[in-house]
This record gives sequence, structure tokens and C-alpha cells, in this order.
Amino acid sequence: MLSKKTKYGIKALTYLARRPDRKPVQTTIISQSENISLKFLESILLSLRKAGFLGSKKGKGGGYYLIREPKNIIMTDVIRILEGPIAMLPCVSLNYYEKCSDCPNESLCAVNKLMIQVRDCTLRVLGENTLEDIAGSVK
Amino acid sequence: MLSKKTKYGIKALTYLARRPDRKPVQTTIISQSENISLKFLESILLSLRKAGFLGSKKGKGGGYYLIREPKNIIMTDVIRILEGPIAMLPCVSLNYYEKCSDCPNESLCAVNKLMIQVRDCTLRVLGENTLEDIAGSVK
DNA sequence: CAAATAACCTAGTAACCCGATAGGGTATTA
DNA sequence: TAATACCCTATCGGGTTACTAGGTTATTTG
Repeated sequence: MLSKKTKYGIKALTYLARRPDRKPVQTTIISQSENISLKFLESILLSLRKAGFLGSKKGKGGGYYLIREPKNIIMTDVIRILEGPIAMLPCVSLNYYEKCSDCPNESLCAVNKLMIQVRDCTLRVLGENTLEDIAGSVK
Repeated sequence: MLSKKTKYGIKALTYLARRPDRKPVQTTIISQSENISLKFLESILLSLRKAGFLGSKKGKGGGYYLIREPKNIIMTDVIRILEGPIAMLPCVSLNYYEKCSDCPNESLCAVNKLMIQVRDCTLRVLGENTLEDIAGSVK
């Protein structure tokens, strides 16, 4: 299951991508438009900023804004920041690999074999989609 | 993330599929072979039996056994029983659909659009794999 | 300058789920 | 009839999630 954090994060990015310009948008605006709890959203936008997707401006007229083109923002990157590992098991994760304590021989494990296939197809889909793709190229 | 329940369940099914015959196997045997907590495994095998994958025999010489051919056991079915919905969001689930409370228009939702693609490719992979495929056709 | 604004930070918490365990009951078989 | 092994219910600690509270810091505007 996708966490609310990831879901909200993607919705916020989409909201910003659909804006006609790249001027700062306040969190309260995004919060109201997308029905996201304000304080929760703040923490999400903060991590998206630290990850290099968003810029921020303080004070009046401040807010968050995209600092990359939507077509250059790949969904795998977004999800890795917000959700963590994409694989359904640590033993098939590329970026967060961890051996199973119970499994003596990974190459004989049926679950491993299956989940590698799931991981690969998920990575392909998420790697093919950019923010522009899912937001639509609204001008 | 895949739950331990699902992981253990698939491993138990695989263990039974790799057996040379279809005679009942005691839970303690499976528990020790696959390093799964006995009591936890019991509850998992029980739900697999109720779902029609396994048969059981009580008393001495009893245990659990496969009642279908491994090649007729599709992984989507197994995972739906053990894990629940395959989709990463209720609003893109075929079997457990639920509307998002925050989303006014599903067809405009970028997260929805993305997760439908993930769901479809995951369903394809899981639907193409049978228990025989992942266990290997051991005789 | 000062007041307003809005991002930023730290901490906490209630609810929930997972994995596991305990302690039996019940049916079957040797 | 005693042993076996499935079957059922309840519980519980630990961890995560989603969210809230309350303040600090930086910037801008009157």
C-alpha cells in the first residue's frame, strides 16, 4: 500500500506542475486545493525541497515552487524519496538490499524469484513516467 | 512491502509443491524446514485451506497437502488471499475498490493514473506465474 | 524599524497493524 | 483410549503511520 505521505507528495507536485507559472505557492493554498492536512503537508514539502525537487521562499509572497521541469522529474526518484524502497521485499531491493534471515539460499527461493519480476515491471512503469506524463502538459 | 504472512504462505506452498508426493505434511515439518514460527504458520495454512488451496487431515499421520496441481495455482489468487488487495491504492483496486475521500475527480488524479499502470503490470506478472513456475517442476 | 508573513524545526501522540505467542478445544487415528 | 495434530480465540509488545502542537527563523512590506 502506498502511504498517504507519498500520495500527498505526488498530488502536491502535480498541483505545482499544472500551474501556469513557477511562482511560489503557499502551503495553505496547496493544502486547501488538494484536501491535505496543513501541517502534514508542510513536512512533506520540506523533504521534497531537501531532495532537490522544490525550491522555497520565505516571508510574504513566499511558498514552494518547482525548480525542475516536470518532464525531467522521474517518478521512481519521487517515490524513493517519499516512500522508500520500491521492491516488495528487502532481498530483491536494488537500493535497500537486505538478506532474509530465514532464507538459506536466495537463488532457490520462490518468493524471491517472483518478487524480482514484480520489481522489474514496477520499476519500468515508474521509470517511464515523468511528472509531466501524469500531470498532463497544462500550460 | 510484502507481509511475512504472504511470504511464509508462498514458501509453505512451494515446499509442498516440491514434495515428491501429495501426502499430508505436518506443520512442524514445514515450520522447521522453512524457519517459520509454528503458531504463526498454523494460522496461515488454515486460511490457505479455507481458500481451497490446501486440504488437511487430522490425527496421527495427518497434516496439510496440496489439493490442486501447482500449475493450476495462480499467484494472483494466492496473494489476494494472504495479502489482500494487490493495488497500491484502494481507488485503483479491482477487487477492493474504495473512493478516496480527498479526491474530487478520480479521472484527473495523477496518482490514480500512475497507480493504474503499476497495478496492471503487477497483475500481469502475478497472473502469468503459477506455483509450478516459481517452485520449479521438481518431481 | 517593526509587524506581518510563511517557511522551517522539534517533539509528541493516538490509532493502527504486524508478527508472534499462549492456551486451549476438537477431530482423527493407531 | 491415548496420542496426535489440526483448529480456534485471545492477547500483546513493538513498530509505523498520519497527524497535531507549538514554536523559531528568515523575508518582505508598510
